[in-house]
Amino acid sequence: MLYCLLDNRARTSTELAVVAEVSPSTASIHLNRLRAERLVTVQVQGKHRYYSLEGAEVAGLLESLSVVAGGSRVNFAPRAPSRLRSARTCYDHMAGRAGVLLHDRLKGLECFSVHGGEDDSYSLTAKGAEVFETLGINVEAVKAQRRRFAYGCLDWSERRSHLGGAMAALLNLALKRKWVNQELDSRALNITRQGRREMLGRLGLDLGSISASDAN
Amino acid sequence: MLYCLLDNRARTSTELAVVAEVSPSTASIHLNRLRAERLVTVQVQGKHRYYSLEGAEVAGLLESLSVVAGGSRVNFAPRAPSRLRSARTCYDHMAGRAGVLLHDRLKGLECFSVHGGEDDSYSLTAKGAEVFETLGINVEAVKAQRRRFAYGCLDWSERRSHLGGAMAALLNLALKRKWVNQELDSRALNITRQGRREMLGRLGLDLGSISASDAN
DNA sequence: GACATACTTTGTTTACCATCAAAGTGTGCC
DNA sequence: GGCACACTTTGATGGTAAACAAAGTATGTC
Repeated sequence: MLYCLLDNRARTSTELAVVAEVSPSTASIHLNRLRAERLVTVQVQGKHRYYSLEGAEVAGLLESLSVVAGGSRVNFAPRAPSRLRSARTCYDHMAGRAGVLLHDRLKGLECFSVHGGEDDSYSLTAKGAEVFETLGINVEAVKAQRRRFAYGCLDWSERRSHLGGAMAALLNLALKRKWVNQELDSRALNITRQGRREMLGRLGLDLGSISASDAN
Repeated sequence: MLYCLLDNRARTSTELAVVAEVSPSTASIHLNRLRAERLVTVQVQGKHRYYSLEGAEVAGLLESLSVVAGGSRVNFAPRAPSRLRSARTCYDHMAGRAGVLLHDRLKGLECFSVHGGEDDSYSLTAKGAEVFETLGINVEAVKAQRRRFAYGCLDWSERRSHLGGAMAALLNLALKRKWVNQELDSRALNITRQGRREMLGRLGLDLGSISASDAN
Protein backbone atom coordinates (compact mmCIF):
# COMPACT_ATOMS: atom_id res chain seq x y z
CA MET A 1 0.00 0.00 0.00
CA LEU A 2 2.70 2.47 0.99
CA TYR A 3 4.74 1.76 -2.12
CA CYS A 4 1.62 2.28 -4.17
CA LEU A 5 1.18 5.69 -2.54
CA LEU A 6 4.81 6.60 -3.22
CA ASP A 7 3.83 8.43 -6.41
CA ASN A 8 2.26 11.05 -4.17
CA ARG A 9 -1.27 10.33 -5.37
CA ALA A 10 -4.09 9.69 -2.95
CA ARG A 11 -6.08 6.46 -3.10
CA THR A 12 -9.17 5.07 -1.47
CA SER A 13 -9.05 2.21 1.00
CA THR A 14 -10.86 -0.05 -1.47
CA GLU A 15 -8.28 0.61 -4.15
CA LEU A 16 -5.50 -0.08 -1.70
CA ALA A 17 -7.23 -3.28 -0.63
CA VAL A 18 -7.16 -4.44 -4.27
CA VAL A 19 -3.50 -3.49 -4.61
CA ALA A 20 -2.52 -5.32 -1.45
CA GLU A 21 -4.80 -8.23 -2.28
CA VAL A 22 -6.58 -8.24 1.05
CA SER A 23 -10.21 -7.72 2.01
CA PRO A 24 -11.54 -4.18 2.51
CA SER A 25 -11.81 -4.76 6.24
CA THR A 26 -8.20 -5.84 6.52
CA ALA A 27 -7.11 -2.86 4.47
CA SER A 28 -9.10 -0.59 6.74
CA ILE A 29 -7.38 -1.94 9.84
CA HIS A 30 -3.95 -1.55 8.27
CA LEU A 31 -4.62 1.96 7.06
CA ASN A 32 -5.85 3.03 10.46
CA ARG A 33 -2.76 1.66 12.06
CA LEU A 34 -0.61 3.49 9.52
CA ARG A 35 -2.57 6.62 10.32
CA ALA A 36 -2.03 6.15 14.06
CA GLU A 37 1.71 5.95 13.38
CA ARG A 38 1.49 9.07 11.22
CA LEU A 39 2.62 7.32 8.07
CA VAL A 40 -0.45 8.25 6.05
CA THR A 41 -3.14 10.95 6.15
CA VAL A 42 -6.77 10.80 5.19
CA GLN A 43 -8.73 13.37 3.29
CA VAL A 44 -12.47 12.81 3.48
CA GLN A 45 -14.39 13.81 0.39
CA GLY A 46 -18.00 12.76 0.43
CA LYS A 47 -18.21 9.06 0.85
CA HIS A 48 -14.64 8.56 -0.32
CA ARG A 49 -11.67 8.57 2.02
CA TYR A 50 -8.47 9.35 0.22
CA TYR A 51 -5.27 8.08 1.79
CA SER A 52 -1.87 9.53 0.99
CA LEU A 53 1.63 9.47 2.46
CA GLU A 54 2.10 11.75 5.46
CA GLY A 55 5.21 13.51 4.22
CA ALA A 56 8.61 13.50 2.62
CA GLU A 57 10.14 11.63 5.56
CA VAL A 58 7.90 8.67 4.93
CA ALA A 59 8.66 8.75 1.21
CA GLY A 60 12.36 8.87 2.10
CA LEU A 61 11.99 5.89 4.36
CA LEU A 62 10.26 3.90 1.63
CA GLU A 63 12.95 4.84 -0.85
CA SER A 64 15.79 3.62 1.36
CA LEU A 65 13.78 0.57 2.26
CA SER A 66 13.42 -0.33 -1.39
CA VAL A 67 17.16 0.11 -1.89
CA VAL A 68 17.90 -2.46 0.79
CA ALA A 69 14.98 -4.78 0.16
CA GLY A 70 14.96 -4.44 -3.63
CA GLY A 71 11.23 -3.96 -3.29
CA SER A 72 9.18 -4.51 -6.40
CA ARG A 73 7.26 -1.35 -6.92
CA VAL A 74 3.51 -1.60 -7.18
CA ASN A 75 2.08 0.47 -9.96
CA PHE A 76 -1.55 1.27 -9.82
CA ALA A 77 -3.07 4.40 -11.25
CA PRO A 78 -6.79 4.78 -11.81
CA ARG A 79 -7.65 5.47 -15.43
CA ALA A 80 -10.06 7.96 -16.93
CA PRO A 81 -10.64 9.12 -20.54
CA SER A 82 -7.49 10.95 -21.49
CA ARG A 83 -9.18 14.14 -22.71
CA LEU A 84 -10.88 14.59 -19.34
CA ARG A 85 -7.71 13.67 -17.55
CA SER A 86 -5.66 16.39 -19.21
CA ALA A 87 -7.84 19.34 -18.31
CA ARG A 88 -11.45 19.78 -17.23
CA THR A 89 -13.64 21.87 -15.00
CA CYS A 90 -14.44 20.87 -11.41
CA TYR A 91 -17.49 22.98 -10.49
CA ASP A 92 -16.09 26.39 -11.41
CA HIS A 93 -12.37 25.75 -11.27
CA MET A 94 -9.71 24.06 -13.31
CA ALA A 95 -8.98 20.39 -12.71
CA GLY A 96 -7.19 17.48 -14.34
CA ARG A 97 -3.49 17.36 -15.06
CA ALA A 98 -3.37 21.03 -16.03
CA GLY A 99 -5.19 22.01 -12.84
CA VAL A 100 -2.78 20.04 -10.69
CA LEU A 101 0.25 21.49 -12.51
CA LEU A 102 -1.12 25.02 -12.07
CA HIS A 103 -1.71 24.35 -8.37
CA ASP A 104 1.79 22.97 -7.90
CA ARG A 105 3.35 25.86 -9.81
CA LEU A 106 1.54 28.51 -7.76
CA LYS A 107 2.54 26.76 -4.56
CA GLY A 108 6.11 26.56 -5.89
CA LEU A 109 6.02 30.31 -6.46
CA GLU A 110 4.94 30.67 -2.82
CA CYS A 111 1.72 32.41 -3.76
CA PHE A 112 -0.03 30.72 -0.85
CA SER A 113 0.71 29.84 2.72
CA VAL A 114 -0.98 26.64 3.78
CA HIS A 115 -3.13 27.32 6.82
CA GLY A 116 -2.53 23.80 8.09
CA GLY A 117 -5.35 22.01 9.81
CA GLU A 118 -7.35 19.21 8.26
CA ASP A 119 -8.94 21.16 5.41
CA ASP A 120 -5.85 22.49 3.64
CA SER A 121 -6.96 26.13 3.51
CA TYR A 122 -4.66 28.48 1.67
CA SER A 123 -4.16 32.17 2.34
CA LEU A 124 -2.56 34.65 0.01
CA THR A 125 1.06 35.76 0.46
CA ALA A 126 2.43 39.14 -0.64
CA LYS A 127 4.14 37.35 -3.50
CA GLY A 128 0.83 35.75 -4.44
CA ALA A 129 -1.01 39.07 -4.47
CA GLU A 130 1.66 40.46 -6.78
CA VAL A 131 1.45 37.52 -9.17
CA PHE A 132 -2.34 37.65 -9.42
CA GLU A 133 -2.53 41.41 -9.81
CA THR A 134 0.04 41.20 -12.60
CA LEU A 135 -2.16 38.64 -14.32
CA GLY A 136 -5.02 41.14 -14.11
CA ILE A 137 -7.03 39.65 -11.27
CA ASN A 138 -8.64 42.00 -8.76
CA VAL A 139 -7.49 40.25 -5.61
CA GLU A 140 -9.60 42.40 -3.28
CA ALA A 141 -12.74 41.52 -5.22
CA VAL A 142 -11.91 37.83 -4.98
CA LYS A 143 -11.29 38.09 -1.24
CA ALA A 144 -14.60 39.91 -0.80
CA GLN A 145 -16.56 36.91 -2.09
CA ARG A 146 -18.56 35.01 0.50
CA ARG A 147 -16.67 31.74 0.09
CA ARG A 148 -13.43 30.17 1.11
CA PHE A 149 -10.57 31.96 -0.61
CA ALA A 150 -8.57 28.94 -1.75
CA TYR A 151 -7.91 25.38 -0.72
CA GLY A 152 -6.38 22.16 -1.96
CA CYS A 153 -9.12 20.19 -3.70
CA LEU A 154 -8.27 16.57 -4.31
CA ASP A 155 -8.37 15.87 -8.02
CA TRP A 156 -10.51 12.92 -8.98
CA SER A 157 -8.35 11.60 -11.80
CA GLU A 158 -4.91 12.78 -10.72
CA ARG A 159 -5.41 12.09 -7.02
CA ARG A 160 -3.44 15.17 -6.17
CA SER A 161 -4.60 18.64 -5.16
CA HIS A 162 -5.74 21.31 -7.55
CA LEU A 163 -6.91 24.77 -6.60
CA GLY A 164 -10.45 25.21 -5.28
CA GLY A 165 -12.39 28.12 -3.80
CA ALA A 166 -12.75 31.74 -4.78
CA MET A 167 -9.53 31.52 -6.73
CA ALA A 168 -11.70 29.93 -9.38
CA ALA A 169 -11.30 33.44 -10.80
CA LEU A 170 -8.27 31.94 -12.47
CA LEU A 171 -10.49 29.82 -14.70
CA ASN A 172 -12.55 32.87 -15.68
CA LEU A 173 -9.36 34.68 -16.55
CA ALA A 174 -8.09 31.75 -18.59
CA LEU A 175 -11.36 31.56 -20.51
CA LYS A 176 -11.46 35.34 -21.10
CA ARG A 177 -7.90 35.39 -22.35
CA LYS A 178 -8.60 32.34 -24.49
CA TRP A 179 -5.89 30.32 -22.76
CA VAL A 180 -8.44 27.53 -22.62
CA ASN A 181 -11.84 26.96 -24.15
CA GLN A 182 -14.66 24.75 -23.00
CA GLU A 183 -16.11 21.87 -24.96
CA LEU A 184 -19.83 22.08 -25.20
CA ASP A 185 -20.63 18.43 -24.61
CA SER A 186 -18.40 17.66 -21.62
CA ARG A 187 -16.40 19.09 -18.77
CA ALA A 188 -13.22 18.78 -20.80
CA LEU A 189 -11.10 21.89 -21.44
CA ASN A 190 -8.86 22.55 -24.44
CA ILE A 191 -5.58 24.33 -23.88
CA THR A 192 -4.92 26.81 -26.71
CA ARG A 193 -1.48 27.33 -28.21
CA GLN A 194 -1.61 30.89 -26.93
CA GLY A 195 -2.59 29.68 -23.48
CA ARG A 196 0.27 27.26 -23.34
CA ARG A 197 2.68 29.99 -24.42
CA GLU A 198 1.40 32.61 -21.99
CA MET A 199 1.20 30.27 -19.00
CA LEU A 200 4.83 29.40 -19.62
CA GLY A 201 5.86 33.01 -20.13
CA ARG A 202 3.88 34.64 -17.35
CA LEU A 203 3.85 31.89 -14.74
CA GLY A 204 6.73 29.65 -15.71
CA LEU A 205 4.16 26.87 -15.92
CA ASP A 206 5.29 24.00 -18.13
CA LEU A 207 2.30 21.98 -19.21
CA GLY A 208 4.53 19.17 -20.41
CA SER A 209 2.87 16.66 -22.67
CA ILE A 210 -0.60 18.18 -22.58
CA SER A 211 -1.45 18.94 -26.19
CA ALA A 212 -2.55 22.39 -27.25
CA SER A 213 -4.75 23.36 -30.17
CA ASP A 214 -6.51 26.41 -31.51
CA ALA A 215 -9.77 24.57 -32.12
CA ASN A 216 -12.79 26.08 -30.47
CA MET B 1 20.61 -4.34 17.60
CA LEU B 2 20.80 -2.53 14.26
CA TYR B 3 20.64 0.87 15.91
CA CYS B 4 23.38 -0.18 18.24
CA LEU B 5 25.52 -1.07 15.22
CA LEU B 6 24.79 2.27 13.58
CA ASP B 7 28.02 3.73 14.96
CA ASN B 8 29.84 1.49 12.49
CA ARG B 9 31.47 -0.61 15.20
CA ALA B 10 31.27 -4.37 15.18
CA ARG B 11 29.80 -6.23 18.14
CA THR B 12 29.51 -9.83 19.26
CA SER B 13 26.20 -11.63 19.38
CA THR B 14 26.37 -11.80 23.18
CA GLU B 15 26.80 -8.05 23.45
CA LEU B 16 23.91 -7.51 21.09
CA ALA B 17 21.81 -9.92 23.14
CA VAL B 18 22.44 -7.77 26.21
CA VAL B 19 21.59 -4.61 24.29
CA ALA B 20 18.35 -6.06 22.95
CA GLU B 21 17.56 -7.67 26.29
CA VAL B 22 16.99 -11.13 24.86
CA SER B 23 18.70 -14.46 25.45
CA PRO B 24 21.85 -15.33 23.47
CA SER B 25 19.98 -17.95 21.49
CA THR B 26 17.28 -15.50 20.46
CA ALA B 27 19.91 -12.97 19.46
CA SER B 28 21.66 -15.61 17.39
CA ILE B 29 18.49 -16.40 15.47
CA HIS B 30 17.78 -12.73 14.80
CA LEU B 31 21.33 -12.02 13.69
CA ASN B 32 21.30 -14.96 11.31
CA ARG B 33 18.08 -13.74 9.80
CA LEU B 34 19.54 -10.27 9.42
CA ARG B 35 22.54 -11.85 7.76
CA ALA B 36 20.34 -13.82 5.36
CA GLU B 37 18.69 -10.54 4.36
CA ARG B 38 22.11 -8.94 3.92
CA LEU B 39 21.56 -6.35 6.61
CA VAL B 40 24.61 -7.34 8.65
CA THR B 41 27.92 -9.11 8.03
CA VAL B 42 29.94 -11.35 10.28
CA GLN B 43 33.66 -11.35 10.74
CA VAL B 44 34.90 -14.43 12.54
CA GLN B 45 37.90 -13.86 14.74
CA GLY B 46 38.80 -16.82 16.90
CA LYS B 47 35.84 -17.73 19.01
CA HIS B 48 34.29 -14.32 18.61
CA ARG B 49 31.90 -13.48 15.83
CA TYR B 50 31.73 -9.78 15.16
CA TYR B 51 28.57 -8.45 13.58
CA SER B 52 28.40 -5.13 11.77
CA LEU B 53 26.08 -3.34 9.37
CA GLU B 54 26.35 -4.53 5.78
CA GLY B 55 26.75 -1.12 4.21
CA ALA B 56 25.83 2.52 3.84
CA GLU B 57 22.41 1.63 2.43
CA VAL B 58 21.47 -0.12 5.62
CA ALA B 59 22.73 2.79 7.70
CA GLY B 60 20.69 5.11 5.49
CA LEU B 61 17.61 3.00 6.02
CA LEU B 62 18.06 3.10 9.78
CA GLU B 63 18.54 6.84 9.68
CA SER B 64 15.31 7.47 7.79
CA LEU B 65 13.56 4.96 9.96
CA SER B 66 14.58 6.83 13.07
CA VAL B 67 13.33 10.09 11.56
CA VAL B 68 9.87 8.62 11.11
CA ALA B 69 9.76 6.45 14.19
CA GLY B 70 11.62 8.82 16.48
CA GLY B 71 13.66 5.82 17.52
CA SER B 72 15.55 6.08 20.77
CA ARG B 73 19.14 5.36 19.95
CA VAL B 74 20.87 2.65 21.88
CA ASN B 75 24.34 3.53 23.01
CA PHE B 76 26.63 0.74 23.95
CA ALA B 77 30.36 0.84 23.56
CA PRO B 78 32.66 -1.67 25.21
CA ARG B 79 35.24 -0.13 27.51
CA ALA B 80 38.94 -0.81 27.88
CA PRO B 81 41.72 1.01 29.78
CA SER B 82 42.11 4.31 28.01
CA ARG B 83 45.88 4.09 27.48
CA LEU B 84 45.51 0.79 25.63
CA ARG B 85 42.50 2.11 23.77
CA SER B 86 44.38 5.09 22.33
CA ALA B 87 47.22 3.22 20.72
CA ARG B 88 48.79 -0.20 21.14
CA THR B 89 50.43 -2.99 19.21
CA CYS B 90 48.45 -5.89 17.77
CA TYR B 91 51.07 -8.58 17.00
CA ASP B 92 53.39 -6.44 14.88
CA HIS B 93 51.10 -3.70 13.72
CA MET B 94 49.48 -0.60 15.12
CA ALA B 95 46.07 -0.89 16.79
CA GLY B 96 43.76 1.11 19.01
CA ARG B 97 42.22 4.42 18.12
CA ALA B 98 45.38 5.62 16.38
CA GLY B 99 45.57 2.41 14.36
CA VAL B 100 41.98 2.75 13.24
CA LEU B 101 42.43 6.41 12.33
CA LEU B 102 45.55 5.56 10.33
CA HIS B 103 43.68 2.79 8.54
CA ASP B 104 40.77 5.07 7.72
CA ARG B 105 43.07 7.85 6.54
CA LEU B 106 45.04 5.56 4.21
CA LYS B 107 41.80 4.19 2.79
CA GLY B 108 40.53 7.76 2.42
CA LEU B 109 43.67 8.58 0.44
CA GLU B 110 42.83 5.59 -1.77
CA CYS B 111 46.10 3.86 -1.01
CA PHE B 112 44.34 0.49 -1.17
CA SER B 113 41.72 -1.19 -3.26
CA VAL B 114 39.65 -3.62 -1.26
CA HIS B 115 39.83 -7.03 -2.86
CA GLY B 116 36.32 -7.84 -1.70
CA GLY B 117 35.55 -11.34 -0.60
CA GLU B 118 35.08 -12.41 2.98
CA ASP B 119 38.56 -11.65 4.24
CA ASP B 120 38.89 -7.96 3.40
CA SER B 121 42.22 -8.24 1.58
CA TYR B 122 43.73 -4.98 0.40
CA SER B 123 45.97 -4.48 -2.58
CA LEU B 124 48.14 -1.45 -3.25
CA THR B 125 47.08 1.28 -5.68
CA ALA B 126 49.44 3.50 -7.64
CA LYS B 127 48.55 6.31 -5.26
CA GLY B 128 49.34 4.03 -2.33
CA ALA B 129 52.76 3.08 -3.70
CA GLU B 130 53.57 6.76 -4.11
CA VAL B 131 52.50 7.61 -0.56
CA PHE B 132 54.51 4.79 1.00
CA GLU B 133 57.65 5.39 -1.07
CA THR B 134 57.51 9.07 -0.09
CA LEU B 135 57.39 7.99 3.54
CA GLY B 136 60.54 5.96 2.93
CA ILE B 137 59.10 2.46 2.78
CA ASN B 138 60.52 0.02 0.25
CA VAL B 139 57.24 -1.20 -1.18
CA GLU B 140 58.80 -3.96 -3.28
CA ALA B 141 60.53 -5.41 -0.22
CA VAL B 142 57.23 -5.40 1.67
CA LYS B 143 55.45 -7.11 -1.22
CA ALA B 144 58.19 -9.77 -1.38
CA GLN B 145 57.42 -10.95 2.16
CA ARG B 146 55.74 -14.32 2.43
CA ARG B 147 52.58 -13.05 4.05
CA ARG B 148 49.40 -11.32 3.11
CA PHE B 149 50.17 -7.77 2.00
CA ALA B 150 47.45 -5.95 3.90
CA TYR B 151 43.98 -6.53 5.23
CA GLY B 152 41.38 -5.02 7.52
CA CYS B 153 41.96 -6.42 11.01
CA LEU B 154 39.10 -5.89 13.41
CA ASP B 155 40.26 -3.82 16.33
CA TRP B 156 39.44 -5.34 19.68
CA SER B 157 38.68 -2.10 21.53
CA GLU B 158 37.47 0.10 18.70
CA ARG B 159 35.52 -2.61 16.91
CA ARG B 160 36.56 -1.14 13.60
CA SER B 161 39.28 -2.20 11.19
CA HIS B 162 42.93 -1.30 11.52
CA LEU B 163 45.69 -2.30 9.13
CA GLY B 164 47.10 -5.82 9.39
CA GLY B 165 49.57 -7.84 7.29
CA ALA B 166 52.92 -7.02 5.76
CA MET B 167 52.10 -3.34 5.92
CA ALA B 168 53.11 -3.70 9.58
CA ALA B 169 56.22 -2.03 8.13
CA LEU B 170 54.37 1.14 8.98
CA LEU B 171 54.81 0.42 12.68
CA ASN B 172 58.53 -0.17 12.19
CA LEU B 173 58.79 3.10 10.38
CA ALA B 174 56.88 4.91 13.08
CA LEU B 175 59.16 3.45 15.76
CA LYS B 176 62.34 4.24 13.80
CA ARG B 177 61.25 7.82 13.18
CA LYS B 178 60.22 8.12 16.87
CA TRP B 179 56.64 8.95 15.92
CA VAL B 180 55.64 6.47 18.60
CA ASN B 181 57.52 4.61 21.31
CA GLN B 182 56.65 1.39 23.05
CA GLU B 183 55.99 1.00 26.73
CA LEU B 184 58.01 -1.79 28.23
CA ASP B 185 55.35 -3.22 30.48
CA SER B 186 52.41 -3.36 28.12
CA ARG B 187 51.29 -3.29 24.52
CA ALA B 188 50.46 0.40 24.83
CA LEU B 189 52.10 2.87 22.45
CA ASN B 190 52.88 6.52 23.14
CA ILE B 191 52.45 9.02 20.37
CA THR B 192 55.27 11.58 20.42
CA ARG B 193 54.72 15.25 19.72
CA GLN B 194 56.93 14.89 16.67
CA GLY B 195 54.91 11.89 15.52
CA ARG B 196 51.69 13.75 15.84
CA ARG B 197 53.08 16.66 13.87
CA GLU B 198 54.59 14.56 11.09
CA MET B 199 51.56 12.29 10.67
CA LEU B 200 49.46 15.40 10.22
CA GLY B 201 51.96 17.03 7.86
CA ARG B 202 52.87 14.02 5.74
CA LEU B 203 49.63 12.06 5.77
CA GLY B 204 47.00 14.60 6.73
CA LEU B 205 46.20 12.31 9.63
CA ASP B 206 44.48 14.14 12.47
CA LEU B 207 44.85 12.13 15.65
CA GLY B 208 42.20 14.23 17.37
CA SER B 209 42.08 13.93 21.11
CA ILE B 210 44.83 11.34 21.45
CA SER B 211 47.41 12.93 23.69
CA ALA B 212 51.04 13.15 22.64
CA SER B 213 54.10 13.28 24.82
CA ASP B 214 57.86 13.11 24.48
CA ALA B 215 58.23 10.64 27.36
CA ASN B 216 60.03 7.44 26.50
C1' DG C 1 43.37 -33.79 27.32
C1' DA C 2 40.22 -31.32 30.14
C1' DC C 3 37.94 -27.23 30.91
C1' DA C 4 36.11 -22.61 29.90
C1' DT C 5 34.11 -19.63 26.77
C1' DA C 6 31.41 -18.12 22.79
C1' DC C 7 28.06 -19.10 20.12
C1' DT C 8 24.43 -22.00 17.49
C1' DT C 9 20.82 -25.48 16.94
C1' DT C 10 16.86 -27.96 18.45
C1' DG C 11 12.53 -28.57 20.62
C1' DT C 12 8.67 -26.82 23.07
C1' DT C 13 5.51 -23.48 24.75
C1' DT C 14 2.98 -19.43 24.56
C1' DA C 15 0.99 -15.61 22.87
C1' DC C 16 -0.40 -12.78 19.56
C1' DC C 17 -1.60 -11.11 15.25
C1' DA C 18 -3.58 -11.32 10.62
C1' DT C 19 -7.41 -12.44 8.27
C1' DC C 20 -12.24 -12.49 6.79
C1' DA C 21 -17.38 -12.54 7.22
C1' DA C 22 -20.98 -10.17 8.92
C1' DA C 23 -22.98 -6.42 10.99
C1' DG C 24 -22.82 -1.43 11.64
C1' DT C 25 -22.17 3.56 10.28
C1' DG C 26 -22.07 7.34 7.31
C1' DT C 27 -22.81 9.70 2.77
C1' DG C 28 -24.83 10.55 -1.73
C1' DC C 29 -28.53 10.04 -5.00
C1' DC C 30 -33.19 9.38 -6.90
C1' DG D 1 -37.64 8.04 2.56
C1' DG D 2 -35.27 4.36 0.61
C1' DC D 3 -31.60 2.41 -1.67
C1' DA D 4 -26.77 2.00 -3.11
C1' DC D 5 -22.23 2.58 -2.11
C1' DA D 6 -17.92 3.23 0.65
C1' DC D 7 -15.98 2.20 4.41
C1' DT D 8 -15.33 0.68 9.46
C1' DT D 9 -16.04 -2.19 13.50
C1' DT D 10 -16.73 -6.52 15.72
C1' DG D 11 -15.95 -11.33 16.64
C1' DA D 12 -14.13 -15.85 15.72
C1' DT D 13 -10.44 -18.68 13.97
C1' DG D 14 -6.11 -20.34 12.62
C1' DG D 15 -1.50 -20.01 11.72
C1' DT D 16 2.89 -18.62 12.94
C1' DA D 17 6.45 -16.50 14.98
C1' DA D 18 9.03 -15.25 19.10
C1' DA D 19 10.92 -16.67 23.12
C1' DC D 20 13.94 -19.61 26.16
C1' DA D 21 16.16 -23.86 28.05
C1' DA D 22 18.99 -27.39 27.03
C1' DA D 23 21.99 -29.72 24.18
C1' DG D 24 25.47 -29.34 20.62
C1' DT D 25 29.65 -27.34 18.18
C1' DA D 26 33.74 -24.76 17.74
C1' DT D 27 37.71 -22.36 19.58
C1' DG D 28 41.13 -21.04 22.84
C1' DT D 29 43.69 -21.95 27.33
C1' DC D 30 45.86 -24.35 31.04
